[in-house]
Amino acid sequence: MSFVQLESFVAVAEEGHMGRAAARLHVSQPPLTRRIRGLEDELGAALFERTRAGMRLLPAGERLLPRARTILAAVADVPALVVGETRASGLGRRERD
Amino acid sequence: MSFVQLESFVAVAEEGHMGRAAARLHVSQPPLTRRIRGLEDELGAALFERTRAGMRLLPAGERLLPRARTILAAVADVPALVVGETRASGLGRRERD
DNA sequence: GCGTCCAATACCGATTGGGTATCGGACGTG
DNA sequence: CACGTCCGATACCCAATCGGTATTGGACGC
Repeated sequence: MSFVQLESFVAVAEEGHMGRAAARLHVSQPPLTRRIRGLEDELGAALFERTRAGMRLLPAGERLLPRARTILAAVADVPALVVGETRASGLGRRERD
Repeated sequence: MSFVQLESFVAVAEEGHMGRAAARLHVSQPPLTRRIRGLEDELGAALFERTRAGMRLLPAGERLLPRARTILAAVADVPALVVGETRASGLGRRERD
């Protein structure tokens, strides 16, 4: 599991649509499909339901979403942390996951 | 920054030695050197001091270490989380970072 | 000075990963 | 009921990434 996969997962979950998520991530749709599928394969669980309208979160995906956000936030402010910006971490308690 | 880089960073920090860290990660020493260097380049800060005896953490590395552990722990129990193992998360408050 | 132990570099081959083009299915609409 | 459309999935190819072996360069300890 990679950060890129988690980032992709969150984008798809929020957009509910591969095409829009791909645009937001500045990639084309096929690699994004592969990232999501790779994540699902690795976890051994389907995260989305493929509907005619797009992608809808399944329960497993709902459980993953807040955790993915927590991880991404923790990663995102690593640069500031390393430089010594102790405050403004952005890592305060998020919603429970 | 990737998950593998953080994992490598923690291993080197704990072993204080590229060779031992490499063995623990089941890779050879050169790729590990590159991972650490890549992380330092990306963050724009040296994380280790290269001494004759091995690798010693610099202040920037000391700041990163607990955070890296937090992130790795959060990632490590994602599988259990997704499957629905709500408890035993391993994500309880760690030492401050 | 020579052997040794460390991390860093050079080089090459295998794997991964993205992009374009295309497919297959599920609707809506005339 | 055939056709255009919109969705994600797949095929294929090429570039970039990544790991491994071999080697280098520097700093001791004897």
